[in-house]
Amino acid sequence: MTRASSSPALAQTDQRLPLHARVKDDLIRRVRANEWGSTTPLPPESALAEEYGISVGTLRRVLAELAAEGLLERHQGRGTYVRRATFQHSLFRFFRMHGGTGQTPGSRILARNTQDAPAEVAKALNVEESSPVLHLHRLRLWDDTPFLVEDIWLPLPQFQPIANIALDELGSLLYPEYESRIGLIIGSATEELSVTQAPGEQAALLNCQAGDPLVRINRIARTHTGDVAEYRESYGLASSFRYQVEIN
Amino acid sequence: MTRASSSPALAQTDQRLPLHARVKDDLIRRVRANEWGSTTPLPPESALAEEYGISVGTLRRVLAELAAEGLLERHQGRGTYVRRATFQHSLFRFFRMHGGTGQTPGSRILARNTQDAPAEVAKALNVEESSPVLHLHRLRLWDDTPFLVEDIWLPLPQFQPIANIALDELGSLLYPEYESRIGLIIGSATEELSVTQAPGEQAALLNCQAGDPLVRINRIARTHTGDVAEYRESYGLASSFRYQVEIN
DNA sequence: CAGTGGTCTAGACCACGGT
DNA sequence: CCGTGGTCTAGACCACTGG
Repeated sequence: MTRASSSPALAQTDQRLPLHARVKDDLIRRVRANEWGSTTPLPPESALAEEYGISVGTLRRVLAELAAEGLLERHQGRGTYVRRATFQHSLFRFFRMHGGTGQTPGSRILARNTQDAPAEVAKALNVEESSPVLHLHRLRLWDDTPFLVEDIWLPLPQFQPIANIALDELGSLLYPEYESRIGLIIGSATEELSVTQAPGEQAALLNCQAGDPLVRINRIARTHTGDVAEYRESYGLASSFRYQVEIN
Repeated sequence: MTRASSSPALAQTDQRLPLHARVKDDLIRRVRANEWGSTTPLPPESALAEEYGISVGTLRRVLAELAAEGLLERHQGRGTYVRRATFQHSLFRFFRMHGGTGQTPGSRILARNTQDAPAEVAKALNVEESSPVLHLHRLRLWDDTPFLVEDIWLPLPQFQPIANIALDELGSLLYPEYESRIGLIIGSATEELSVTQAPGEQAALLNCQAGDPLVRINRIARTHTGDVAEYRESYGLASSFRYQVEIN
């Protein structure tokens, strides 16, 4: 049996690429387009292979790669599922809290207002300068001790629901709120670390001297489709900063 | 043809593990044992598959995994090679030099002496406290401007050749020197970042004020077999520190 | 040109999860 | 028990490298 043309699903991919690469690109596209939620499994290998008109072995190779890259989760006997990002604890990769048996991370929103996006924020959010954005000023606590000051900017009107609800209804983690109230799922983020000196306001909040060194983390968070959804600047005490890297 | 027992090479591996895992473990062992240098290729797929008594497809899967993990390099038409770590530029991942078109990284050794290992160094190098170690004090330059102060400790007598040669014979990169003069190849490293304040000596060398914030990088470098070969503390100006992370 | 790794197929059998 | 993914095989053909 000769296969005159490839599967319709692959029509838009670069014909010069090997089959497995084209199938991989298309599967990534479909995952990003939310074709399968994180609770419904992808079709079984045999069905997907037939759909693409390729052998099961080739399809398996693609799924294995996507699982290795963290986009999918595979479970023998259960199926293949889209994996949701879980970087709730990313800040705790950077800051080591000393002691504290009752480890209770907390969050207190100090201010919430609407602003015209400053140049830096507009650039990060990829919106027009001076377009309206929602600004949150937040303190994060460890065992009731403040260890991080955050400024968060969100594009409007997309995030209007976050601007409207009562402050005490917002949980201590924001990303689940985005998901439940706006249906927006954060899929990836880029963080840039640098060292600055504490201005007076931050120093007061963090219980340190003005001019003490702080670690600044600038985070640009994106949806699965790559659209920027949030820009965040976090400041923490440099003295509690500790980060480990493996090099190979 | 029935295969009553597995290949002799796999005798020592856990029989309950799948074939591909056992072959992988054995290949890692052989690479670590330096069975192939970085210039001679591994045997071709067909030969290795026959040696292990497995099919080419299974062997290919193992080699692909090892290549993805960075242990091997594969080149169509040329062969499969052991990959040498190349983290010469790791420090430049952390520090962004401003300007400077004539980009000339340099190195000046300020001191070389033999010490009894201090507690911290002994612990990092995994040797007895107060056992003899070689200590190097070094300044690293960018466009003739110092940007990094380093203290390096090496276990003796293993590194005696580095202690004996003339200082001006040491190149600006140390790892190639270890390889050519001692036959020791650095395979991986762990780095830990933290922020400190500049003591007077470092401040003078880096052209800053005592008490200015510095980024400290503690590196423990290992051979392919996992033995600690070097402990290094590097200090750089926090103002030129910048590091980017992707989260998924 | 010979030899290498890269792609792709078609199938057998096993191990696990849930009904 | 059925359906899922996991393991493993045997082989055809292609694409690249080097002499």
